[in-house]
Formats: sequence, structure tokens, C-alpha cells
Amino acid sequence: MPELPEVEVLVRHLRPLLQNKTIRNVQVNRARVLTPTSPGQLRKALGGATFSGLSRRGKYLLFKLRNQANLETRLLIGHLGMTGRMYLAPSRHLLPKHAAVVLNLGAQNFIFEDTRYFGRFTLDQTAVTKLGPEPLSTDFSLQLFQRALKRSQQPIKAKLLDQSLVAGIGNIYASEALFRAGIWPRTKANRLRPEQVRRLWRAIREVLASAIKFGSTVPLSYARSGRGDGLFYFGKSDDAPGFYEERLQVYDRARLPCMVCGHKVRRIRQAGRSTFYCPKCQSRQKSGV
DNA sequence: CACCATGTTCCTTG
DNA sequence: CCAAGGAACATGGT
Repeated sequence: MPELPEVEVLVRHLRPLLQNKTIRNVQVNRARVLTPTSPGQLRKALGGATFSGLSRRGKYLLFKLRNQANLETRLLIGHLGMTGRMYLAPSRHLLPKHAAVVLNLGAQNFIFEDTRYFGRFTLDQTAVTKLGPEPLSTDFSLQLFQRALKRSQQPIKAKLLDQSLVAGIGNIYASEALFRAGIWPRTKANRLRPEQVRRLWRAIREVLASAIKFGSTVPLSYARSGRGDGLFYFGKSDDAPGFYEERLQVYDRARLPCMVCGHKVRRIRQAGRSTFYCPKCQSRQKSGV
């Protein structure tokens, strides 16, 4: 469920709630999400530790923990996969069906729930070290982006999902950024003209920043599905018709009119995943192919 | 039964 | 060795 903006909003939400809370108990219901850490290793590292910081890198959550006894600092890595959620709930509440890991903090539990168990809750940092620059920081320079794209013959849509190119873009914002930049998704990365690369570079940051801004306005309750659960990127919701209108321009809008020109939005398949685009606003011709 | 799903990693192929 | 594509992971919705 998460791409960079959703994770950023979640991190901002959780940071003050976890700060200085001490872990009394560690319950692992699905060892797979810890891989390659073992349940024993996790219990040993987290038991009795205190949350001292929370940040984000790409789609990963970085929990800083202080060990009370020896003042050592540990890093816990979280990733929501496709369907993960993290939230606090009263300890007396029943645990959800797919609670993968539960950290008891006293009166509250910190719950990592994940129906498909694609997420991660681990001490292993290797995935994070392989990430490319943060798109919203100055590390993500136009020059770096240009040089990386020059070396790839992949369709630009697929390339945007490469987390070593730039961290945090997923299937939704890849389509959105290309729409905003007016680029045909099948254009080979190394065939993009310089001005297209620059437009895409800008569009990536605009699309992500505006999603964070939007997400920050949504009243959150991560424990329940629906409007307030932080899954604000989906343009549908029963309990709030119109709430998400005009947030996403093309994603999940196959056969619906383009919000800019009215042409039918098209869905295609690239590297096994759906891409949405407007054939008129993002024509092959315009993309110079 | 069919196909779809916000992600990453591993395996195969070229 | 590298790059690119597809399958696998696991569960649920339509």
C-alpha cells in the first residue's frame, strides 16, 4: 500500500507516538517478515529497548532504538510491502488476523499487520544501502538522473520503479509523474531528450510533494480500513464520495476521460505491471520516438 | 475459475 | 559480468 508519500505521512504520524516508549514484549507471528533476522535475534535486540527516533528512506521506515542498559543504538528496518500497516492500538484490543509482529509498549501495542506478508520488520539493512537518492533532497540532482537514464534501454516507466535510480517511486506515482511530464511510458530511458528528462525530474518531485501535502490533510486512523487509514492514494472511497477527486490524474482510470484533454485513459502492461496514461497528452510523437 | 492488486528478490535468458 | 523480463512470494477482492 505504500509509496514514498504514504510512508512519509505514516512516519510523521508515528514519530511522536513512539518517542521514548519502551518495548516490554516482542511477539512474532510470522517469522518470514523478519528475514533474514531470526525471532530470537529480534527479541534480544528489541526487548527492553526504547524508541529514540523515526525516519524514512525511500519506502523504508527506520526506527532508532536505544538499549537502556548499555546505551547502544540499534536500527530496526520496516517496509510495508503491498498491504502492510503499522499503528498503535490499546493492548486489550483483539489482534487483527494478519498481525505479523506485535510490540507491547505497556498500555498499547505497536502492530505491524500485513495480509500478504510481503513487508519487512528486520534488523537487516542491506536493502536500504542499495537505495538511490531521495527524490525530495538535493542529492537527487538533474545531472545524476540524466547520466543514469543514459545508461538504460528500459522503458522509462519500468526504470522509474528501479529503487537504485531514485528511492521511493512505486507503480502509482510512476504513472502520475510520466503523465505530468507528458512522456509516453514505453519511451526507452536513453532516448529521452534532455528537456524531457528535466521535465520528468521536476514532475517526480512535484507529484511526490503534492501527495505528501494531500496525505497530511487526511484525518488518520491507521487501525481501520477506509478513508482515514493512510491509504489515501486510492481514488475511491465509499464513506467519502468526492474526497479523493482529482488527486490521481491517470492511475486506475482506464477508459475514463483524461482530466486534461478528455481523451480515454489507457491501461497497458509493462514488465508484468499496469501502466496508465493518456495517449494524447503522452503521445509517442510528443515523446520523440 | 479468471484476473486484478500500492513491492522486492530470485532465476533465467540473451 | 550486466541488463531486462518473468515468476515467486501470499492473500483477498471482484
